[in-house]
Amino acid sequence: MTPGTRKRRQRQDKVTLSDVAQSAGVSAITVSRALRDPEKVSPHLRDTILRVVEEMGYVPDLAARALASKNSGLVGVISPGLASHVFVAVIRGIEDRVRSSDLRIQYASSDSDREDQLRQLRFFLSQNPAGLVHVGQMPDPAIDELLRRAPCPVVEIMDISRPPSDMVIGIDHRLAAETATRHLIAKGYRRIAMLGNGSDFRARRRLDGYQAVLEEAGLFDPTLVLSVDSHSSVGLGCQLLERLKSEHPDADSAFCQNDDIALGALFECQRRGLSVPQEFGICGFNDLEYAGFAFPAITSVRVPRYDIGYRAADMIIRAAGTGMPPPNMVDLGFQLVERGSTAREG
Amino acid sequence: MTPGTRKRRQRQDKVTLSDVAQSAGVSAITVSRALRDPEKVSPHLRDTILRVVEEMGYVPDLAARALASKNSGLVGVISPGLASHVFVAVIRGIEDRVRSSDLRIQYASSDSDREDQLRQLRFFLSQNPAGLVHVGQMPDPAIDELLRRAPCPVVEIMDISRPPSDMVIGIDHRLAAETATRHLIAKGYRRIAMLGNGSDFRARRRLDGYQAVLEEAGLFDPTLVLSVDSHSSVGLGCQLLERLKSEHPDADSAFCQNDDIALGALFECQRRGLSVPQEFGICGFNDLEYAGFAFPAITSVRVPRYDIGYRAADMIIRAAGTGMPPPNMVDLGFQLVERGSTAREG
DNA sequence: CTGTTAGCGCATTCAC
DNA sequence: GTGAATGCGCTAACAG
Repeated sequence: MTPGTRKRRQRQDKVTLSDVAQSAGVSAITVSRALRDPEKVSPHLRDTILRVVEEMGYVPDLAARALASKNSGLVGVISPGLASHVFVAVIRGIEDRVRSSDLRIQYASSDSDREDQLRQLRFFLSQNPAGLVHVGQMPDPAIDELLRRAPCPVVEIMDISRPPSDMVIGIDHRLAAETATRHLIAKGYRRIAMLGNGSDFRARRRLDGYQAVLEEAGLFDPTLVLSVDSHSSVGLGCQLLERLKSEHPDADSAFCQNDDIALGALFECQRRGLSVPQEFGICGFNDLEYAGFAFPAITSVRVPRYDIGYRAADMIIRAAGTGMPPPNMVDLGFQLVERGSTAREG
Repeated sequence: MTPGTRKRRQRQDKVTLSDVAQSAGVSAITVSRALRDPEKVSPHLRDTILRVVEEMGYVPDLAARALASKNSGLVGVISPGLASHVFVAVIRGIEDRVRSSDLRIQYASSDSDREDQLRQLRFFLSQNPAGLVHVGQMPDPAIDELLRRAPCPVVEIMDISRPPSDMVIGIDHRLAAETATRHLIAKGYRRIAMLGNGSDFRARRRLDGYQAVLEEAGLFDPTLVLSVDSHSSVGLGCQLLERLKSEHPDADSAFCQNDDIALGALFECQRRGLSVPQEFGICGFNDLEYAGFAFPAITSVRVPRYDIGYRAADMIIRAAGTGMPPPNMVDLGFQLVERGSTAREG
């Protein structure tokens, strides 16, 4: 294909509803109905119309539709770092629930800074969305305000610690961290570090839970908390474990802010010939797919990510419908999955 | 917050441009200009207007704007399994390039089946998109047709083996696989398996490259190709390695369709006490972040995913602009990154 | 079951 | 630098 032959088509050739109507010998509204509500048009006409639509390559204009009907059918999902491993399952859940409805999901990836989140949020609000799913990063008054005033159902997902603008579904990250930390103590670990990136408030909640449990046990040592403000990654896990062992050779375990960090820590232990779980115990967070397949398999906290997505979409749909409104706060709970990386004889 | 106090706001309270105009004592069009083109409004008026906009909480209606201006400013990105590790960097690239423009990105996650892909595609086409980025799964005439007739620039990304409907950017997956396979041969491996999920055409192209090189070397054995039609995952990597070693104890290495599979294979080797790279060599694909941090680090083929995203967005922007149109095919090349998992003395 | 009328909220075009 | 008229493409509400 040479450049010369490439299309530079504009929309001058756009086929409209009236074009189709004219061509089919009916009125525009009938075509509109044949498309959206086929039952309401006589079979014969319907067939003719649909054939003409096909022939002319008619594509409905959603902007016009949204404007006329005040109903965009669009559900916006906004997440900082949309494409993270953690979010994969959430998206699958959302899509699965929405498939049987006539809603459409569109995702936007916000930066982690609040300006960008506000931008993305405003963009969706400008589209008369039928619903909004929001993953918060840091509590922010301006964002809260926008969510509260949104003229559509809004579900905030992942953590349930804050009262929602409208609805919220997720787990209690602090409680989850407490459980994980208790597990490490029960397994006989005493110098328990916290490794992770501390950029969002869920991480902060996990840190709180970790700290509370260790303080209660008289084991808390703030210098064992190694947190950086970068993206979480396996490389970061390696780096943090390295720093930990050089600063605190006696550290005997780590609660990692997520499984990436945990995996990195595991690799670094292997590199150093540190046996896991005997000499060093590792507990991750999220229970990503690979946690169960690592060697040794990584103990982690399973977060019902798929369900969070599925139910969030369900809440939007139910809130928009006329039936019983959904609850405005749902705690889906978590589950500590004990595996080899902490399977030390207490 | 009790259910009774929850908002069930509809858009009855929507503030329009004319509301703002009236309140500010100007005409609607002036408000419109103050918002989109502040330079064209006198400073004094502008300030007044922006203040009123703020006070009244005016939110522009993009549907109306798109309808009136025939310009939605929306770029759609459609990818099967949007939220895969592989796509993270692509998204970052796209976002980075687009940030300085007035375009907006929205992502849609298609199922792997073609019906769903067509649905998503049509949905975007219905929105008068300013551009479209498409990740193909399997070549499909209906999809090609839609892309070709799209009234906007379209960039197909990832693989460049097929002539694009409009533009394409990516790498040659077949060539990349050939390079990886040659590397394994050069390292002295002879019974080289192929492990992976073979669901999309890029995987197919990699398989072709693998096969061609091995045939040329007289080493090809079709029974060493273990491919399943499920999602790629670390668990799958474990499983495939297990099957491979039970069916072919003499297999001495594997070219994995991606790094997840490679990581799984590595874990499984560790579990079996099979030393990598001495007794078994592993080469992955994509060079995900963790590949370099595994123990041993995993040899992989680096795909310039960030650049693919960045340049794809750039091509959309340039194609829409009036300057020199972008090339319609860009090969960004790949790079074999040799690491420990194949570092055997030849 | 089908058509007519009107208008969604905004931007373009042309005046001033 | 500002405003008035007009219509984008479609659908709600009514009429027949």
